[in-house]
Parts: sequence; C-alpha cells; structure tokens
Amino acid sequence: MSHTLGIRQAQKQKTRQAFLDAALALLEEQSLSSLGLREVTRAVGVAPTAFYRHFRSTADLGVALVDEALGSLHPMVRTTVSTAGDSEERITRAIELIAHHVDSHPAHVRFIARERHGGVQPVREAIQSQLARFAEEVKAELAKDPQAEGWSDDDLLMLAHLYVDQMLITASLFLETLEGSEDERERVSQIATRQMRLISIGRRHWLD
Amino acid sequence: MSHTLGIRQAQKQKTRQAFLDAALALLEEQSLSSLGLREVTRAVGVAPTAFYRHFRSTADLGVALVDEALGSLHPMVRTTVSTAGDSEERITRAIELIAHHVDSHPAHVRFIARERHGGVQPVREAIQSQLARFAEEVKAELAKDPQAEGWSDDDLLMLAHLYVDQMLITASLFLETLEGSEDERERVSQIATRQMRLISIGRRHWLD
DNA sequence: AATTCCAGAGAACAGTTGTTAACTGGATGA
DNA sequence: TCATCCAGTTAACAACTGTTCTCTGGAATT
Repeated sequence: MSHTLGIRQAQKQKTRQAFLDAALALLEEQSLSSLGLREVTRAVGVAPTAFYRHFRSTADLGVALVDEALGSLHPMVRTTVSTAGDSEERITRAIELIAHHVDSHPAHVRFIARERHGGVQPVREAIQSQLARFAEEVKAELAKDPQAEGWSDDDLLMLAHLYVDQMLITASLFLETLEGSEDERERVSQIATRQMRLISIGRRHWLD
Repeated sequence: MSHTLGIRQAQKQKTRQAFLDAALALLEEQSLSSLGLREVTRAVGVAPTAFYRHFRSTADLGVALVDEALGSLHPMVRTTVSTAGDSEERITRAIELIAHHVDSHPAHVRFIARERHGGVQPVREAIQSQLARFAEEVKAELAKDPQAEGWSDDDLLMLAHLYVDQMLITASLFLETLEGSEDERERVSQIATRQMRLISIGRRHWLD
C-alpha cells in the first residue's frame, strides 16, 4: 500500500515535520494564539513565505499538531482499558502508562492541555473531537466488561468521560512534576491512583 | 474600616477596573499570552502609556484577573460543600450553583479554564495557588462530615481535589453550552450530576 | 532532451508592537 | 493660596508582524 515518495515529496514532508517540531518547541512557553508565523520559520531556518507551502495559518498548523499528539494515541487507550487483570492492577498499569507517555512526549501533553481551552477555535474543536472519540472508544471497551451489565448507554458514556477527563488531569499533574523530584512524582502517582480507585468503587456500587 | 477615597484614588480605581473589564472581553477570543498592551488601552480609550500607571505588564494584569475571578468565590465553595441535606440534594444544589455562576460570569470562567494551563507562568501559578486553597477549604469541610470518620488526611485531600477538578470540568462544559439550546444544558447537567453521584458512591464505600 | 512543475527565496508593503522621555492640568496637602 | 503630586497625554523609537508578488533552480513528466 505504501508508495515510495519521490525526492521532492520526501523533502516537503521533512520540512513540514520541521515546522511541527519547531512550533511544538516554541509552544512550551506560550500559547498558539500568540505564535507568529515568522517566529516558526525563523526557528526552522527557512524564509517566511515557505510557511504557506505547508499551512494556511498557524491555526492550521495547530490542528496538524493535534493530530500528531492525539491521533496515534487511540490504540494505547483502547488496550489500557481492556487490559486483563483485576481492578487494582489495571489502575496501576494505567497510571504507569500515563506517566511514561508524559515522560516521552511532554511537549505534546503540554500542547493538548494548553490548547484544549485555548484561544484558537479550530484547534479547540479538533481536540474536543478527538477526546469525544476517546470517550466513545472507552465506552465501547467498558461495555464488554461483565461489570457493565444493567448499565444504560448514557451512564456508560458518562463514566467513559470521567475516565478520559481523569486521564488528562493526571497527565497534566505529571507534567508539572517533570522538573521536580522523584518524591513529587511518587506523590502525584499516589493521588491519581487513589482517585481512580475511588471512581472504580463508585462504579462497582453504581447499580445498588 | 473602609476609608472614603479621594476623587483621585477613585478615578484611578475606576480606570483600573476599566482595564480589567476590557481585557476580560478581549480574552474571550484569544489567550493572555497574545494580549497586547496597546490592544487593551485602545479598548479602554486611553493612551498606551497609561497602562503602566496600573500594571507592570499584561502578565501582571492577568494575575489581577485571577484574583477578581477566584478571590470572591471561596465563601460560595465553602457553603456549597457544607450545606445541609442528603447527598443527592447537595449534588443538585452544587450543580445548580455552578450553572448559575457560569451564566452570570462566563468570561471569568473562560479565563480561568483557558489560563490554568496557559502560556503565562505567573498567571498559571496564581490559579494553581487559588485552586489549592479551594481544595484545602473543601477538605476542611469534608473533615467535619461524620462520613469522614476513619479517613486519612491524604485521602481527604485527594477527594477534595477530585471535587475541585470536577467543579472546573463541569463549569467548562456549561460554558460550551452557553450559546446552545436548553436541551444541551440539561444534558450537561445530567452528566455532571451522575458523575458527582458516582464519586459520592465511591466515597461512601471507600473504607470497605 | 525539452518542458512543466513547485518548494523555497527575496524584496517590499503597510500596520503593529512595547517602551522611553518629557509634558499637562487638575486634585491634594501645607 | 501656593507648591507638590501623579493619572493620563503626546511624540518618537526601533523592531516586529502577516501577506503579496516575482523569481529561481532542481525534480518530475513527457
């Protein structure tokens, strides 16, 4: 299926990726709505006008960054929720996965947390839509669990949203401890674990 | 205690408030890190240099906005948590209070949601610190409840954080439905209510 | 080999930005 | 009444912004 790209297309994709990388780096210390087009081209090392060969605007670039940051995350979320083991094991594993993902892609996590409620509408919408997809996928996995018997569709979706939001809160907490001590990270891990545990308990007794 | 201000001081405070109001309005469609000083002065109708009589920078103005948006909210949060009635009544009342607050101060809510993870460090820190205060206050109220018997301090604080985060998530959801239909708002209300209910159930069975 | 294509360069545009310095005129306190 | 104070003004600064049009040179196609 995969077609070998010509030299030209390959170079273009390489430059495009350079734009995404440079923008992501610049966005660690500001919001997308203040990111200038020239600022990005300067960081990449190309002429300002080259920008237009790849993106219509910085908002457009932002939407591409949303895809890069969240697009490849769906399989991970699905398998995390559906992983075998008892409730406690799954919680531990989920928290570990989040911590690891924040460690390896801190700029992506920061970007999503920042722009989820940020000042650029198309980017906000792109994030919301991806998060809604996450919730739907989590819901689908939850529905397979025997624990979900007797649950209405609405309730499954509300629980899925709770999990997705909790995932983001936890990721953002880990992000804040990135330059902190091991103790801090351990403390965040404990809080997040207990919050997930409390939600799981609520889930178990929901139908009482 | 309150000292009557002279004409001069009164005028200054009036102008300062005009700055805060104008900035808040401009921030509905962008982030603080892209808010220009001249942009604000233009909206207020004063010369650019007048800005410096009130704020060192736009970041400084942002911190003042955090105080305005969250400073007066502490009593409300305290009483909401400590209100009498059974669990279900308290949840309904809390959600109603949030919905009402979003209705009457939408720009404040948007500002907090946006800048909580925004690109301006001092503002982020100001928000974090206020939210930490909220959590401490909620924890103090929770500790008074007979249900809290046998709970460790750590667990009370983790539950308090869960409530505070849930409050923000709900507020932000209501914000998105502000220009939507009554049905949408009702749906958000239902989801938020059930999520709070699930957390309450988890809380009740925590010590099992 | 000749032609078309197109990512990126270069120059120029009118507007914008934050910050400085020196000012004005009405409120304030002696 | 007179000197002091200070919120807001005016003018000017170099630096920056997004966008347009024109051009170039190597890859792609015929």
